[in-house]
Formats: sequence, C-alpha cells, structure tokens
Amino acid sequence: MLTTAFSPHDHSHCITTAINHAQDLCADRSVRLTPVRQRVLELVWHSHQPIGAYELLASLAKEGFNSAPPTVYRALEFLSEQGLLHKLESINAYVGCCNPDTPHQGHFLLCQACNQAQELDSQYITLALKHSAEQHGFEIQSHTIEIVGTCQGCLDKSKAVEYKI
Amino acid sequence: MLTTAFSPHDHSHCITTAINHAQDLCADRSVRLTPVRQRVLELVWHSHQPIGAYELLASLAKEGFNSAPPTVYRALEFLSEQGLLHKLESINAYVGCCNPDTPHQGHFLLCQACNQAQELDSQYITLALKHSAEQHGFEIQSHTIEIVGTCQGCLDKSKAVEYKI
DNA sequence: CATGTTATGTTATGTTATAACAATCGTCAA
DNA sequence: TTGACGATTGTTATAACATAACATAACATG
Ligand SMILES: [Zn+2]
Ligand SMILES: [Zn+2]
Ligand SMILES: [Zn+2]
Ligand SMILES: [Zn+2]
Repeated sequence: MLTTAFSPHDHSHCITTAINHAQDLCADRSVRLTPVRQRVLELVWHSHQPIGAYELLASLAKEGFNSAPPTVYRALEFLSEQGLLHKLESINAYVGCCNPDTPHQGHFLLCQACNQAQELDSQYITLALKHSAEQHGFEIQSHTIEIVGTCQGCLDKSKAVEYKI
Repeated sequence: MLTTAFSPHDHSHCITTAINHAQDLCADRSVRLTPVRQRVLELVWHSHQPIGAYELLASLAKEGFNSAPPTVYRALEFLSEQGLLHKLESINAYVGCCNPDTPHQGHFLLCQACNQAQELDSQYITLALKHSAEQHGFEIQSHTIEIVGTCQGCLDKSKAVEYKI
C-alpha cells in the first residue's frame, strides 16, 4: 500500500480510480451503487481528510438529495459493507478505502496537522496483534488501529518555519 | 501486565487496589480526588466491563449526586488526565487502568461474549506501530488500539456447549 | 402486471458529548 | 480573619452522532 495521502499527488486520479473501482466491484457483486451511494462515496473521496456523517448530509442537502440522517447512514453502511470505506472510530469520520477488493480492516495514520488519513496494511502490526492475542488465548474478530501524529509533510513544514525564526 | 480481567479472580481486590492507588497518586500529585471523582472511578471499576458515561450518570443520580452530563464528563476527564482510566473509542465506554503511574495508552482486548476488556502493553505492538510509522516518516503522538474478539474463558465455554450437543 | 425484494422517504427519538455562565469551595497570603 | 484567586461543581441549553419504526417507491422476475 502506497503512502499517497500525505504526499502531493493528482487527487482527481484518486477519485476517479475509486469511483471506477467501486462501479466495477458493485457490478461484479450484483449490488447497486445507486446515485446517493455513489455521491456519498465521491464526497468521502473529496480529499484524504476523513469526513463526518453530518457534513456529508449537508452536502447532499445542497445538491437536492434527501437530507435526513438515515439517508447518509444507510449509504455509509452499504459502502462500509462493500469495503469501499472505513469508519475512524476515534474521530467519528469516514474515509475511502484504496483497496476494497478484499475484506480487511486497515491501520490508520491520522495527521493532526493536515487532518489527512492514510490507511496502512502492515504485516508487522497484524502479526504483533495476532501474537499478543494468542498469548492471552484470545481469538481476534476485528480491530480498530488508529495512530494520531504528524505526517512527514507537516513535520517538514514545521521545521521550515522553525528555521526561519 | 497480567491478564486478570478474563480469568476468575477476587475482583474486590482490583477495586480496592485501584482506589488506594488513585488516592496515593492524587496525593502525590497534589490533585484532588473529590467524592464525585472517586465515586466515578469506583463505578468504572465495578467490573472489567467498560461502562458508558450515561450509565455512570444514572448510578450517580441514584446515589444523590448531581446528575447532569457535565458532572460525569468532568470526572471522566479528570480521571483520564490522571491516567486512572481509558476511553474505548470503538464502544464509547470507559475502563479503569491498572497501571496509572506512568502515562501511556494501552492496547485493549475486548471480548464480545462477556463484554470485558483487558488492557495490554505489548512491546511487539508498540514496536510494530513505531516501525510502520517510521517507514512513512510519521511521528506518533497517540494511538487507539482496540481488538475485538473472544476471550479464552468464553471460547472454553462455547466449546463445552458444542461438545454436549 | 402481480409479486416479493430492495431501496428510499419521513418522522421521531435515542445516544454521546460540550458550551456557557453562575455559584461554591479551598487555599493562602495580607 | 478576610478577601482574593483559582479550582470545582451546579445548571441550563444545545451540539454532534446515530438509529427505530413505519410508509412509500423502485426494481427485478416470473
Ligand atoms: Zn488523493
Ligand atoms: Zn481499507
Ligand atoms: Zn478484577
Ligand atoms: Zn492503562
């Protein structure tokens, strides 16, 4: 998995890739990527900053979609079931998944400076979790791994500011 | 760190240890473990099942404490700042910390069968997180590690049931 | 086109958490 | 002793996040 979120990149490419991917994947699975579902996915992919349900709802309302909470929560539920996005539990916000083909739960780096999230799928972390769980005779079903800190880009920026003083 | 939560044990010992520890620690730090703060801590320690803020509030109300939400959230904030408890983000619930002397964020095993939580402090996990973060030039400030599954005891019980069929 | 299933609309409510300001308590020096 | 200050608590209101329940509409299929 590449670290795209924290590096400068052509984000419109992220969006179109994600939407195309979602369309193909839903077609393959014979599930319906309805207009509101697709629009929510597009809105989630507006950037690599996780977005809250009510912010999504406000955008939908502006665009003439139905704007009651169940609308967006149903769309989020569908997209989550299809592995097209993840919820970040520590901030109650949602972020697109770059690798929705195989069911997984990611590990997330959240930058507190730029508010962007990057999904990882580190074998080190997965194995460490497995190992710890096994030591306790614990059988893992799911997990929430959210790491808050500062990304490379924001660290570089703050250093640049420091030196100019 | 021992796995006490998932094993049969004298839980009154957990409670008294936690409260005594909290009293000493607050005295050392010259912060005030006021009645409502201590009572919230006791209620959090009622068992190894994480407890929600509004459930705490209901208990406080029954006991004649003030019962508006800020009361319990302030107590939780204080206790959290002092490292006496942790919030489990994935379930919006709070659990006592067995090792409040040194600031840390734990790794939690949550059993979906018995609803108990066990805090770990696995060096494997910590190192894996560090390693992954470093690979991305990411500087860690805090983290949320919550592993949901089935604990040894509950696995044993379900196997016992299986064999009796 | 009738039927069952899936998706959406609608209203209301449940759950979790904080803002803002007033009143009280504890501490400590004048 | 008092009065000034910061810390704590009381109180009211509201923000933010999420779901229940039931009605209606759209879609697929025979
Ligand atoms: Zn991008
Ligand atoms: Zn993912
Ligand atoms: Zn115990
Ligand atoms: Zn702890």
